[in-house]
Amino acid sequence: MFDMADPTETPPALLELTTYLLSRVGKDARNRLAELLAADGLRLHHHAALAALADFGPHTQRDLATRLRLDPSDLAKAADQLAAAGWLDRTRDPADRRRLTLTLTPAGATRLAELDALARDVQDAVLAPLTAAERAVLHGLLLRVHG
Amino acid sequence: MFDMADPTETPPALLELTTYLLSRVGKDARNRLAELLAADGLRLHHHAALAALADFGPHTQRDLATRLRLDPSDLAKAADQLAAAGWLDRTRDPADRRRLTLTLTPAGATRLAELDALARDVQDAVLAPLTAAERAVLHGLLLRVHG
DNA sequence: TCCTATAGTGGGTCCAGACCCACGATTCGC
DNA sequence: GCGAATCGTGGGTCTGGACCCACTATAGGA
Repeated sequence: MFDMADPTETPPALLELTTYLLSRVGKDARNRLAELLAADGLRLHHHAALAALADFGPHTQRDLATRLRLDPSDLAKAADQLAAAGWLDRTRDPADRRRLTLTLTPAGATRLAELDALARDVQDAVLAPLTAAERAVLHGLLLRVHG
Repeated sequence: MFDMADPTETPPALLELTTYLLSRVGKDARNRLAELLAADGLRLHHHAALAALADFGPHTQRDLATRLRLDPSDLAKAADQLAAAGWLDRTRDPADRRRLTLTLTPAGATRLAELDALARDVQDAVLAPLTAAERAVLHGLLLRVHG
């Protein structure tokens, strides 16, 4: 019926779907980075949390959970680990003693830089088939789609 | 420090990562389609299985599992449901009675067309911000990355 | 002051995806 | 023909993600 030479070939009907490619490539990138982070006992949302604190400054746990679209309970657990590792400070807000303010520590900033480098490595590997110009185009399009 | 106007804004450091956008957009597309399929009790690999049978003709269960990068055991379960619904025939290969040959039924082809339409709808929604020309560019780049 | 609402947290549930092992049936190499 | 390999399959496990509830501590309004 077709050229069955390669028995692992993906159905053309799927390859025609941009969303199929999107989810396949995206999942691959995600998995690669997740695996690298797992070696250090970290997950992707740990990286996101550190990045958010670096980019926007200190957050209440509630606020950070909202920003990262995480359940407050789950974020509490993540913050636990990050604080235990010394990447962030968790201080009780004196104005409202229910609140905990999360602040990136210098050590956390250093760690974040390492994680960013890791993410760049994965990105270079995933986008290897593209030229720099093509990567820029891809990035621009994805930004529009994401927005 | 920044414009904190929108407390749900994603950290710029992450938006700069193409792989971050890729996995976020991809997961979104995946979830949307998965949700639609779930209404009919189907999963994404059901769609993939039907598409593979349509594009490449009948397969042994083993071969189909290999092509879809699924565990043979998991594919057996999926084939069960598809056969029960009448979308495919499962016949014992007379030449090797261990093998089961999966063949798309006419009803299955019809169903597949419906699923494809569903996938196109999701794609239109996800890629709404892009023009047709831009979508073509995006598709081409993703094909290169995927290959 | 008392009542209600909110922040954080511990301890769960539920689901999908990926995997894996053991087994019966069958085939194939020798 | 017999032992080794292979196909399908039932019945698991393990992981991550998303979610949810109950509870304590605290704050704030009437």
